[in-house]
Amino acid sequence: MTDQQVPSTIKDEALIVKRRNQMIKGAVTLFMEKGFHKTTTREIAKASGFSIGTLYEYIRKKEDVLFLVCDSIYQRVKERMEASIDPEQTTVKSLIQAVRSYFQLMDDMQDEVLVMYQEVKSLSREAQEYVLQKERDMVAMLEQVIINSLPGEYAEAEVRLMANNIFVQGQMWGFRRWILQRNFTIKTYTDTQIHLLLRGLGKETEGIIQPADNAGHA
Amino acid sequence: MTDQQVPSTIKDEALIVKRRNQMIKGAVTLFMEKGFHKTTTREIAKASGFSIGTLYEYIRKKEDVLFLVCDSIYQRVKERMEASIDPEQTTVKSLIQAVRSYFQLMDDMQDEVLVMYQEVKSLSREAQEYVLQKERDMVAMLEQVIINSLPGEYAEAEVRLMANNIFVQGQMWGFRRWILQRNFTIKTYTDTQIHLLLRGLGKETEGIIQPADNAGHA
DNA sequence: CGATGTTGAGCGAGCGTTCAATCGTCATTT
DNA sequence: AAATGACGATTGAACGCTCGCTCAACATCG
Repeated sequence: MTDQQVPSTIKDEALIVKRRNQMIKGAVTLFMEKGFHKTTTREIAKASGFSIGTLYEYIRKKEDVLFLVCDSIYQRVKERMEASIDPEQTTVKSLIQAVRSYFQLMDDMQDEVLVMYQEVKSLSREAQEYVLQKERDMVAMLEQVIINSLPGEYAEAEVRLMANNIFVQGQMWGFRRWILQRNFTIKTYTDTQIHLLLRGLGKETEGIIQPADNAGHA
Repeated sequence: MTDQQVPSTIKDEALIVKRRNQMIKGAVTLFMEKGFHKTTTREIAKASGFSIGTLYEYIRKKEDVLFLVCDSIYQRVKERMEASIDPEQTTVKSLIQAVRSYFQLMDDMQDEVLVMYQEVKSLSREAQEYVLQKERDMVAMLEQVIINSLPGEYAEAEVRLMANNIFVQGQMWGFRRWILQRNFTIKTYTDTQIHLLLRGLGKETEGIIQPADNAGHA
């Protein structure tokens, strides 16, 4: 699919895909080093292996590059998640496995995820909405795994929050690397998070915890 | 304290403080609306109530404004945390209370925290280091509360991770508001998080969970 | 009238974007 | 086989504008 979101003057569809992949690859590195705003269109062109003029045959505005980058990253993350997680499994073990492979994924792609995280806000409102939908889908996947693994044990709101927690804890491994990766490897991080997830504090909960079976609107 | 980090040509110390507070107040709003990079120095000056020339009597570079803003926000958050949390308490109840007041704080200051979070990366390496130290301090506070509330029950690594989780869950309320605040109020969010924190999944943990008493380097 | 603080027009660099010129390829004509 | 021309793709010099930053002139006050 040649992102309809970003039209091009070029006719050759295969070429568009090829050139855009060059762009994305070059741009990610640059965005990682200096951020979107401090990166020049000329730099992007050079890193992509063609000239500034050519760049503008494949995009309209600089922001289009950012969109292509974010979209591509989200897409890859989503695909790898779909490939490694089977939401039809129904054991706690499979939940654990899902968390493990998700965390591993976030470790593999931490640079990309970090870039995405820091720059999506520079996208236009619509582009953000478009890209964020993929995020919702991923959280929903985690939700589904939880529901299937622990049927009937948790309120809807709890499950939703758990899914969000896991999702963010994965990203956190990347965007708080400066502190976490001094204390953990991805393996020990994963193990410890799973440990906390399963055990909780498990004591003296009487009277302190509210029912928490709420799902109302704000 | 007149941030030594950002020198000024003005002699009157009290005036510096006053003008900088004007700057910070105006800038936060602008950064929130359009982000640091898309905000003009002229806009900052106008929002602060003085001219572009005056602005540059109180800072050297545009980035100084960002530093002042981030520093001020971190400072306020840290102060409010110190005021509302007593790390000497030794009950689970006091841990809960600490989480409650921290989450409430993050709700009160979500706009500021969001700005900070999205823009710190635009600071210079040193400025980031300086500001991040405050973050470390805050996480350490949470760590201390946990240690005192649950003495001897958790490995060092677990406590550290728990503190980081709570810290991030607080921020998450702000930076994932577009999804969380459709499903929760700050009250239900807090209750549910505490619920999950205390209970865990609490079942079938045998053979799945590793010891997780690790604290090695990456 | 010095000293301190304020002003905003103006400078100049840098950047996003354009487009006339050029290249490469291949079907058509001679 | 060579010449022609049409078409799609590529190039980078050039344009115009924005924006960070300066500074000579001015205001205020003791």
